Amino acid sequence: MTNIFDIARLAGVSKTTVSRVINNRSGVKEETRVKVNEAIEELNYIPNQAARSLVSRKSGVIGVIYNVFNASVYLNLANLLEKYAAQYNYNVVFCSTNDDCGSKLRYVQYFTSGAADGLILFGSDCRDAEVVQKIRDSKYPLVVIENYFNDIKVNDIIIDNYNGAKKAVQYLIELGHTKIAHITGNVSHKVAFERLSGYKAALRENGIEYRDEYVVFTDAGERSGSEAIEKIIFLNDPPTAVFTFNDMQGYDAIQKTREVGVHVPQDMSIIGFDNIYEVMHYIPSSIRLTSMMQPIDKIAESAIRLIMENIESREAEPKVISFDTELYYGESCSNRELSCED
Amino acid sequence: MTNIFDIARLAGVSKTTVSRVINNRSGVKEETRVKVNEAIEELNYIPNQAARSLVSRKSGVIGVIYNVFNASVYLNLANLLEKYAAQYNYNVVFCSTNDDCGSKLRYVQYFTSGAADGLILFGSDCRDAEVVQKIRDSKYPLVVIENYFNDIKVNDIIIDNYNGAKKAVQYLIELGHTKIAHITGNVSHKVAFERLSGYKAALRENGIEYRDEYVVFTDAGERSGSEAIEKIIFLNDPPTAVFTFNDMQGYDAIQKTREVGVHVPQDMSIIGFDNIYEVMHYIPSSIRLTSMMQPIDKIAESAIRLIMENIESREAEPKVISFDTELYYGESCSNRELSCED
DNA sequence: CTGAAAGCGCTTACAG
DNA sequence: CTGAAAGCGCTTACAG
Repeated sequence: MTNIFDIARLAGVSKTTVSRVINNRSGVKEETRVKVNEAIEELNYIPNQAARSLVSRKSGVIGVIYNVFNASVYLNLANLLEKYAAQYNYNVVFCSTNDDCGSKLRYVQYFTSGAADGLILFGSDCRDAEVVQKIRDSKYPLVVIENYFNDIKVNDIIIDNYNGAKKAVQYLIELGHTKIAHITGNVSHKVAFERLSGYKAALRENGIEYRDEYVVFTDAGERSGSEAIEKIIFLNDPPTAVFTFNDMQGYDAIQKTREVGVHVPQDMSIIGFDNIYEVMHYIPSSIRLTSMMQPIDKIAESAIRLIMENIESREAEPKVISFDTELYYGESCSNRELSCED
Repeated sequence: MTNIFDIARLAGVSKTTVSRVINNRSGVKEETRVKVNEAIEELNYIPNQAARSLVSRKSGVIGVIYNVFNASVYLNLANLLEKYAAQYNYNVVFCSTNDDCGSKLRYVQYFTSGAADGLILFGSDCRDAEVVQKIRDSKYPLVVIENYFNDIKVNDIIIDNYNGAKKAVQYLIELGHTKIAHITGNVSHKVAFERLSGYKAALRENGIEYRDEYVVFTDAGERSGSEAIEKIIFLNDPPTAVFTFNDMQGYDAIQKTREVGVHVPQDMSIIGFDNIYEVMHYIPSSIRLTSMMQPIDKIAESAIRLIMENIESREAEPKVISFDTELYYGESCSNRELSCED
């Protein structure tokens, strides 16, 4: 490997001067700069990253740890994080822990020990509390997106799942529905729990009774939407509307209704959460799901801004930034009066 | 930041001994080892990554550069790469260039200059030829998946797109179809070009005339499947079967046929490429697309194996590993005799 | 405008 | 079994 000394020798200057050129410092004679750059070009020299980080205590990298890469709206987030970080001349590297805690610890150590200047945790797990607490204690710059801990003070970007869910159900009620089901996510996670809570609150505030048989608990896994909706459709007194934990379940459910001859939205209104339609690369259904939309772009922008602030000053107080979701009007919900004739 | 010297002092030993303990070297008295570990625990010490890489010339990281993260079968690849690398005690970090060449160069420099011991390029672009050539010249360990260059000798993992496409069309022919259309990808990319070539070859070998109006050129972008199939459906003499560049187009096309009242597979058989069904987190269509399946698991396994070999010995000759695709029987193709009555 | 020297936090022969 | 010393490839005061 050619190093800074080789360049210095070839250009007939000192290492110091080469360093100055590399880092675009002012105060180098134009002539010298040219000579150095020629040498760099000729030897195909790239400064050693490890050495630079060691001395400058900066890596120019933001690390992002995903619990698992999955094909949802959050993939788009990755591209956006990259985009915003580039504006600060920062690289972003991602890794997936494949849902393995040991793997997560390995990556956290890797990043915090100098490979990155800051860390964004995405999709944290209740099992991560200890790790998060440790990073926090060390004052290492950290931003958590969709935090699952209430009790740890960290930079946190969240969306208002509770009110989002409430708005979704409220919308169904305004359409005249009173028999409204909910297909949950994994309620041991905060996100799913809050969406369930929002669902309950909307019913309560509108004087609608909560019915156990209208709430199907799932882990939000594959096919959970279709499996859950089957249980609901064949109830003696089936609901006329369903609020699903997320869009994947929503589309999955629509698919299943089609198979069993139930028409959306005429027979059954369905509303989802996340609004993944835009990020799909093909039409996921002929019916576009009505859904609560997350402001992914803003989330990415503020995650990067927060982490940069925290890199600038490690003493900055942790901030919690909450975003509202917005109702996206798709084609999967209809007015109950118009559609049902009982 | 606490460093190795702090630990040495607290444990009452030398830095050398601490280093030995950190790296699990033999020849340290058990008693000493315990003392050192206690000190490490107490001070919450994590060895500085940059310093370690600098001296050991190893980072323990494999870098993966994606052109862009998108929600296809290749996302799954990311998780699998992580899994296989973990078996070698290697971390994998991913980054996306958002289709920006400048960004790609930045990441290549970052990784090759010490941040990673090897690089996997995924979704390389014809514009990348120069970069790839440069990495290759420097003997830096490199594996390219789905290479777009014929003329550069690098470690390359490819799937046999030509024969895969041929098999797909052959299958349609065996079903009795003779009017077979093709919706292409971006044929300036090798992948799409080869699938088109395979399509042509299958027709030729079966004495079926190539018809210009049956081939719709697209860039494989969003909605390209539905847009293309519309052009085909309304031809005076429409085809009875379509081979699409990829599954997203295939599903997109199915969706469109439904909207215009054409039934798949009765009126129109559709076969795709990639078989993304398994990686979708919801049912993408009530009709499961027949498709050419890529052996993603094997691709990931051999990408990691190749890069590790190359890290061990930089002088290893570049290898090209080609995988065959396999026909997955879905529900979107039918026998022409049974379905059409003209 | 330029260079000699110190130091970042480790690991690795080498010596004992 | 343990430690002193050199060195990895840079950057950063400091001096001129």
